[in-house]
Formats: sequence, structure tokens, C-alpha cells
Amino acid sequence: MAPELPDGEDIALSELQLDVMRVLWRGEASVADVAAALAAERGLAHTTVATLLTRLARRGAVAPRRDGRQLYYRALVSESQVRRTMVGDLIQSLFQGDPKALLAHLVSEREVAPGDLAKVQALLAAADEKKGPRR
Amino acid sequence: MAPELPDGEDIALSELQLDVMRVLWRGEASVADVAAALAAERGLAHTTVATLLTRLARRGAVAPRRDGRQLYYRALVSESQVRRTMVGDLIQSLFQGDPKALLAHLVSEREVAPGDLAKVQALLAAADEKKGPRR
DNA sequence: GGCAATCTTCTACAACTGTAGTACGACACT
DNA sequence: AGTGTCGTACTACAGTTGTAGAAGATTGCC
Repeated sequence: MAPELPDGEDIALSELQLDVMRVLWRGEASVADVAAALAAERGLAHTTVATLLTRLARRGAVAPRRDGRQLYYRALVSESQVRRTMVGDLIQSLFQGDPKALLAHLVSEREVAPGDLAKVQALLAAADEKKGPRR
Repeated sequence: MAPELPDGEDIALSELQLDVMRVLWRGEASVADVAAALAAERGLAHTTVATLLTRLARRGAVAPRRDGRQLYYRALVSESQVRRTMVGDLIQSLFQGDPKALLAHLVSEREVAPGDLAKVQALLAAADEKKGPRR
């Protein structure tokens, strides 16, 4: 019975699609909910949002659930999944697959400073500790 | 006299377009040159490459120079320019504009290790030293 | 001088994206 | 029961991308 796909797709998303997904990553939402959440930045028509969600569903990124006449959508791919894919793609196409080259870029563009790595590491360690020490 | 545009466009490129640009970043090249260079990975028709270059020219990423019946193209945007733009876009859309979040992602995905930042820094410092110590 | 090779330019087409209107069904309120 | 409201489904359309064929200009070789 079509096992929900094991969350292993090749999901790269456009910026608009990401905006939509970000809403769903906060939890299941109806078309109206999504439209409302995006109303601030994007002033999209209700039908536009519906179209976007239908397309994302076709692509396997979200799944609809019908309740009465309304559709509620839930994300099928996680944010980190998408990040993994998209960052991976970028490293591949822009830095010939070498993650360190991206790091070098960040440093030389002064986007990150030497100390940041340590900080980041500490944060990650702390989070790891809390959720699941080793998996 | 149209100062070659100060290299400040909003150039984001697709993977195929990057493949093309990578050839031009090695130096001016004719359509045939580009097609030959890409023949290995992509088996593109000559006309396909011509179309790609025309479109890149329309977008201001490259400029043609005519020599007899042939067109030679030269890149108008540098590789680092494109990297800057595209990495910036990614950070914007995927990490709400926080470069450190990207760094965190890289670390937690074990794409880069703690020591790498130091190494990278050393390399950059060395390069800096050689080319232009301080600017 | 003519024919074949070679280029560019134009046109084409499918897929995807951003954006939204129209049509139609269901529901609620009077 | 009648009518307006709301929501989804379908259709549409312009712009970009990947891909390439057809047409037309040029040129080099015999």
C-alpha cells in the first residue's frame, strides 16, 4: 500500500515553495491557513495557494487530508531533509562536491568567523545531549 | 563607454548553465569549444550549446565577440560573483539569512569537521599573503 | 564556379513555476 | 426551499529551462 515513501526523495524547492513548506513544518494546515500565514509577505490569492499545494502534493512533498470540503495538508519531507538535499546540490554544482570549498567561501566572504565553528559545535553538542546522545 | 557593468548583477544559474560558465571561466571560447568541453558529460547538440550561450548573453552573464562567422564568448560575471549570489540566496531562503545556520548544518551533517575551519583559514591567509596582504 | 561542410539564427516544444480566474459542488442562513 | 458564500478542481497564460531541428549565410576545397 504505497508506503508513504521512506522520506528519501530528491526534493529541491523554489523560494515560494519553501515559504509554503515552512508553514506546514509548523504543523498541518488548511489552504486558508497557509494563505493567511503568507498574506503578510506574499499577497497570494486563495486559489494560487491551492494550486501550489496541489503541485507540491503531486511531487510528493506534502499530503492532503480531506475534512468536509476543506483540505488539510501535512509535510511529507522534513526541513532538514530539504536542507540536506539543497545544500548538497549547491555544493555539487558550485563547489565540485567539496563541502570544505563552501566553508572556505563562507570564511573568505566573512559570513562566518573563526570562532563561530566552536560556538556552533557547542550548540549542537548541547542539543544532541538533550535529544539523543548517540544515534 | 558602458563600463563593462561593475560586475554587480543578480546572477543565479542552473547546473547546466554553470557547466557552460565553467568552461568560459577558463577563458574565451567559441560555441564549438564549449560544446567540445561539455561533450564528455553532456552530449549536447551544437545548436543546443548555441542556444544556451545566446540566452546567457541576453541575461548579461556572457558577451559574444564575432570573428568571421564564429562567435566567441567571454564571461561577464566571475565565478566568485556567482558563488556569492547563489550561496547568499540559499542562506536567505533556507536558513533565514543566517550564515551560521548553514555552518551548523554543515557540521551536523558531518560535511565539515572542527579542524577544517582552521585549515581553511590557513589556506586563505596564505593566498591573501601572496596576492594582496590587505585590501 | 559549384558543392559540401559549418555556423548562426529562428522556431519549437515539453516541463515547471508564478499567478489567478472560472466553474461547480456543498453548506448555511433566512 | 432559495440564494449567497466558500472551497476545491480545472483551465489558462506568460516566462524560464533543457533540448534540438530547419533555414539561411558563408566558406573552403576541387
